[in-house]
Amino acid sequence: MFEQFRNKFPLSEEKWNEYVGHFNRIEVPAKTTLLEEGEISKKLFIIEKGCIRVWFNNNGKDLTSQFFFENQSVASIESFMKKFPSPAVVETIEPSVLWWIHKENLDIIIEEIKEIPELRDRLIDMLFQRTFDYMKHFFSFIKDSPAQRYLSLIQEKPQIVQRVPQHYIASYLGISTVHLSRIKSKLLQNK
Amino acid sequence: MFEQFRNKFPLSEEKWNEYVGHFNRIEVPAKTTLLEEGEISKKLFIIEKGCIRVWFNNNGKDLTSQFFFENQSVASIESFMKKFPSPAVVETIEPSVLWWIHKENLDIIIEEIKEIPELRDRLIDMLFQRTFDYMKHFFSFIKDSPAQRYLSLIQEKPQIVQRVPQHYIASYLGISTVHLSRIKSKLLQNK
DNA sequence: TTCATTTGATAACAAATGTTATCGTTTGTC
DNA sequence: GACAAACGATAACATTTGTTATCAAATGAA
Repeated sequence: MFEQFRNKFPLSEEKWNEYVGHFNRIEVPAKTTLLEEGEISKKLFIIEKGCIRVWFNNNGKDLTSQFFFENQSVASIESFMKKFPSPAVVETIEPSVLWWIHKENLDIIIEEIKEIPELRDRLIDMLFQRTFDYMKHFFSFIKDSPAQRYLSLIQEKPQIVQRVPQHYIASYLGISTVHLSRIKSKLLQNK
Repeated sequence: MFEQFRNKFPLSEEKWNEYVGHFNRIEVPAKTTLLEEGEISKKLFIIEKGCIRVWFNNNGKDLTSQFFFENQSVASIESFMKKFPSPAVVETIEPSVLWWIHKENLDIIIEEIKEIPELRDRLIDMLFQRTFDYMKHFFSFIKDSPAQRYLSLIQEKPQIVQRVPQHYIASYLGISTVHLSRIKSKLLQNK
């Protein structure tokens, strides 16, 4: 699982092995809750196989914030970073193989990494990138119609459309399942 | 202008003066364009007095992204960081007094600051905070009605409601000016 | 296989929001 | 002060989107 990342980190063999040694492998069925609403997030997950959804309970209604697939890392980021009770639920969509690391161990790794200029700058770039991604997603909500957002999703994140049940996609796009159905049928007509 | 920030930065008197010396003061009338669409952002502004709006031209329609007031720093962040042509326009709303610094000078300052652990961590925290703010703004678009978003705006950013013309607020909330008018009149009725 | 559950499509109707047009008020400029 | 431009409210109508209900197809568990 971790070999593919090995050459991306200028670390000694010992450090690398120490860091990797903090990860634990688990296999879980579909619809497994990895983090409950109100819980304080203490684990960061990396997906070896499968698919995870992060969502919010908004007055009983599903509000999907993000989907994650193979090789991505997942946490309820605000809860994980600041030890808040998580407003988000993290759960698997498909049966999944995951690796997790405890926050305490990751914090130590991050502190150490910050002293390596190359990795420190990478961390900062990552944070910038994340902000840009959010900005982009955010603006598509203001400027694009739901139909346009759905088309962008097909273009830019085909994995989501292919692997995720449609009602989760509707909740991700911020529209009702009925409306998403209408959009799809209209797209078919215009072909 | 800068004295108020002096004690927040553990810098020698020389460094401090060197950094502050890179800033230039200007006074501009209302509706001055500070950065045009398509231009590459090379200046970061700090507002001494006045109010700035960052907006996008979406097929001829105003899409306001953010408002800035006294003591805040402003740039078309993605253009400034990555030297892209800016999709955003930066312009004053009120007559303003501004300080600007050239990107080349700021880059040097940031590189130097990264070597000071305290300031480096502050930079990283800032980036996290910015991401959280975007997440929050983003979710309010999915989960709240325009009326609720307007009420939150009054609560959380009263400055905007007080100082900014209403059609810019509508464009910031992602609704038509007519709809914002309706929301306001409905709120008055229910009092 | 069989049955229950999940998923997705569709119709009918209701509510929210946008568009266009008009008018009065405020603001800024000369 | 006088005029033009900007701003904001409102009405009438069109469009988009949500809600509820129903049904069919796909999926999963026994």
